[in-house]
Amino acid sequence: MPPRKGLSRGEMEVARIVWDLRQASVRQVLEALPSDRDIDFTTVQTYLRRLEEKGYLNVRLDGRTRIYSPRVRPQTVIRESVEDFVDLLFAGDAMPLVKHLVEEQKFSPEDIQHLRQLLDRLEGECDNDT
Amino acid sequence: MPPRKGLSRGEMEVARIVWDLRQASVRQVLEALPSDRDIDFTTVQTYLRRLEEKGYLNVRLDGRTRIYSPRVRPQTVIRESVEDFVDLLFAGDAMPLVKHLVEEQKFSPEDIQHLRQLLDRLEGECDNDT
DNA sequence: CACGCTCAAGGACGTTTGTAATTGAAGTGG
DNA sequence: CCACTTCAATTACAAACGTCCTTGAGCGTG
Repeated sequence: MPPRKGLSRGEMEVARIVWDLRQASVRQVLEALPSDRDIDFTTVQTYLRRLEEKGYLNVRLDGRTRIYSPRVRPQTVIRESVEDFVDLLFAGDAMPLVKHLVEEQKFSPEDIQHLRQLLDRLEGECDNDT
Repeated sequence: MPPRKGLSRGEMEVARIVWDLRQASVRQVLEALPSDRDIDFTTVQTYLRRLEEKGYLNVRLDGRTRIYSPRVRPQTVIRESVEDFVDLLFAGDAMPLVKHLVEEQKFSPEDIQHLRQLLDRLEGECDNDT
């Protein structure tokens, strides 16, 4: 049912960089990767090519250089990935994941406050829904 | 740095069942799979074998049947998987994921209340920490 | 212009994953 | 006890992944 094939780990890694840069050549992506990420130019090339094949990126030519740009919004990819992940690990029920995150990750008091506000807002919307 | 190899999608699927059943033969896992999950007996067999090879499951013989049981606690695997996922999609920052989940998933008012209590509890612990 | 040098494109290769066909042992009815 | 069925173990294999090697085009310099 998902319209696109899923992204592998490496593909996601470079896709995130293209999202950040809004558009990028192979070399630009390579340079944007964390310096401790020791990876070959051609490996990045392959990821970009596959991302384009899978429909996640657009490509245009600038001289003899391919410039890649997003074709699917990150929001969409993130939504699909999260859904997938929740299905896989928690049988589709997101609550345990939220609880896990809130319990395990040490959020700052500011974050917690932020979350509380988010919950308030949500509850308000619920009222309006019904 | 992770002591174990990661689990693939299919492996996770059957691992979750073994966790539920606490111990299971190939056939028991097969039967515990959702009925719409059309998968061969031998495929399940392969997943279980690989899980054992990777150190996630123990195995003992009951007659000529292999009985698999957890070797690593689900809690541990879940923690590792979530961490992995957050790294991959959100550069290690869990907040965006929590926000995404709270915003996208339609939680019931009860769930929201529940979460609020969880936040309260956490804040209390923070105070004690410092 | 010829010789390297840089860099992009495409092909290549070993491993992992998803899935099943094949082989082989145990039980069962005539 | 032999043909048949049943079910588990092993082997197999194509697709996806992570990674890089190879080839070839453009460019600078003696």
